[in-house]
Amino acid sequence: MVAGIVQEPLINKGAEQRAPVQRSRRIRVGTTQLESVPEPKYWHLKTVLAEALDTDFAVGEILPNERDLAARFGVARATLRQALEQLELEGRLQRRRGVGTTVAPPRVGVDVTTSRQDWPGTGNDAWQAAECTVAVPSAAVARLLDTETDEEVHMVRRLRVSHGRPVAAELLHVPSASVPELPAIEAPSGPALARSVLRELQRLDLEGQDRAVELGSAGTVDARELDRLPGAPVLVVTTRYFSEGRTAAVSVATYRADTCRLTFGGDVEINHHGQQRRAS
Amino acid sequence: MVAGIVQEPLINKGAEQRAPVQRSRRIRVGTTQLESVPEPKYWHLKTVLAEALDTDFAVGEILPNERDLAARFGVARATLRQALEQLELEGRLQRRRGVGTTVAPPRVGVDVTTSRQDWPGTGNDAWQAAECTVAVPSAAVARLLDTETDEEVHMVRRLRVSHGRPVAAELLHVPSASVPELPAIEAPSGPALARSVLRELQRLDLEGQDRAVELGSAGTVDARELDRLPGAPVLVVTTRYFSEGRTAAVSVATYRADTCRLTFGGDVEINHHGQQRRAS
DNA sequence: GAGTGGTCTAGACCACACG
DNA sequence: GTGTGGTCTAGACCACTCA
Repeated sequence: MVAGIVQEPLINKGAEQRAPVQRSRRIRVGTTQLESVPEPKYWHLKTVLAEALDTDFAVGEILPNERDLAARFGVARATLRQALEQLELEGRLQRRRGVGTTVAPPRVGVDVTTSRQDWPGTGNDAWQAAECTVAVPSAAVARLLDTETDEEVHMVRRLRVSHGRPVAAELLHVPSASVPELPAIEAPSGPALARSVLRELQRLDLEGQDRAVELGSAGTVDARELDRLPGAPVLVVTTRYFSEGRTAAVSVATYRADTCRLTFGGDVEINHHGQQRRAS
Repeated sequence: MVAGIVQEPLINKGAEQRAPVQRSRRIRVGTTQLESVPEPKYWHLKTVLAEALDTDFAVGEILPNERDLAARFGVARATLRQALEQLELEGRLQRRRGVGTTVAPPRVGVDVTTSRQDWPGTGNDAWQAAECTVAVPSAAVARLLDTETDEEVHMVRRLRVSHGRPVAAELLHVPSASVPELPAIEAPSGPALARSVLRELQRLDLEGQDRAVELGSAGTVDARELDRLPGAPVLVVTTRYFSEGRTAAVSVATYRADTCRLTFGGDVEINHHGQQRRAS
């Protein structure tokens, strides 16, 4: 369909070959234009690489380095990188500085619904409380909480681990009004305090939840906890917990977009600790 | 906190100034390293620009062009573009070739739950059926549908519009087994056929749904329908519809990640045709 | 035609992991 | 130290929009 894609040598892991990518050029027929889209090189490259990944590579396998690949395809390294970035965004590649580029395993399905609507921290919900501080939330969160813009709230940091890898970092915002008994307790530090806040929260009647998902990029702290570079794409899940007619808590959880597929709904399709193997 | 950010001139929409960005350098104290992170220029730039957007620009306003901005901050255009890309990914900017870069309005909240669990195409669900073809689905979809890998299914293309803008493109996969009566009808073409398939589908008892969200990049056709360039980031919502103990249909909807915030749960926070204005 | 963002190049240096 | 991916530069040309 597209012009002349030289695809025969594919990648040829070892050999030094040259498989110049040709972008499809516009072809005008009379005055109407068909196939007028000059596909960018990096787009073609991405397609070619994606096919190669399907056919010639196993999960975990290391690709040739960027300089080699670029030379092999006859493009500048920046162009090749644009293709690799796309593939990484789609969860097909994993790149690590100082190490190399590997074929990523299929995305992990992580359930984002608490079986029955439930408070965070109830039972074994795969989250581990890590820290608790008191600070003024961002304007956006303050709006959701209906607190004053300079009012301090408890902030519980939690980490979600799946298959041994960190998949999400959460910041749970709890206004003091939601945990009135807490100050009475002599405040312990760090994780213990975090657990106290969660325990107090669970004493309230949970009347409902609210959830939103959007694309974001990891901040410096989230990135470190998720073992990614700052700016890495994340899926931001914002959950509001309602109790006694008001918003009792707001959770902002950032999931690694490259490795995660968020699942909703009763019977989940893969996982639930199921093996989910699909190695080639 | 960080080294010396020259932030005084901010952007100064008209004037020609130079505000070189300085990256924070590592500072070693004895042998332990504090502040060791040499923040990338583009990261700093992004932060500075984000603040400028908050304080000095209104929604819809046009930014200076990339060459000007790059010169003003004393960086190469590629570096500036890296910062802009991040901001666009976060939904704060909108860039259009041949036009310019504008400040994006806040993301639109689009509800991804059909109030009561319901078939697609029921009532006014903001989707407009556009097309219907018969083809072999991708391997991934075939696996979800439990069909043979070479079995053809009906593919209904629909477009979702919100606030006058296309926000999502859907491909609904319906195996023939789910619409047994359909062949009897003399097949009309395009939109009419699409509506027929939806109508037939709605005759089944819907037993449940299943939903997953992940990050993807727009293919050529989706990109065109969403008025974006190929490769644009999208939130892919995969929905399975269950009936009579099997998967009766699978919907793959791609939402513009830059302009959309997917909402779940009963009472939505913004929108529902509510104005949701926040122009400054 | 002028001006915009999008693509591409050929280099350079840096931070990091690992032997 | 060596090799990897990450950042950055200074240019060039292209595709698109709009007056």
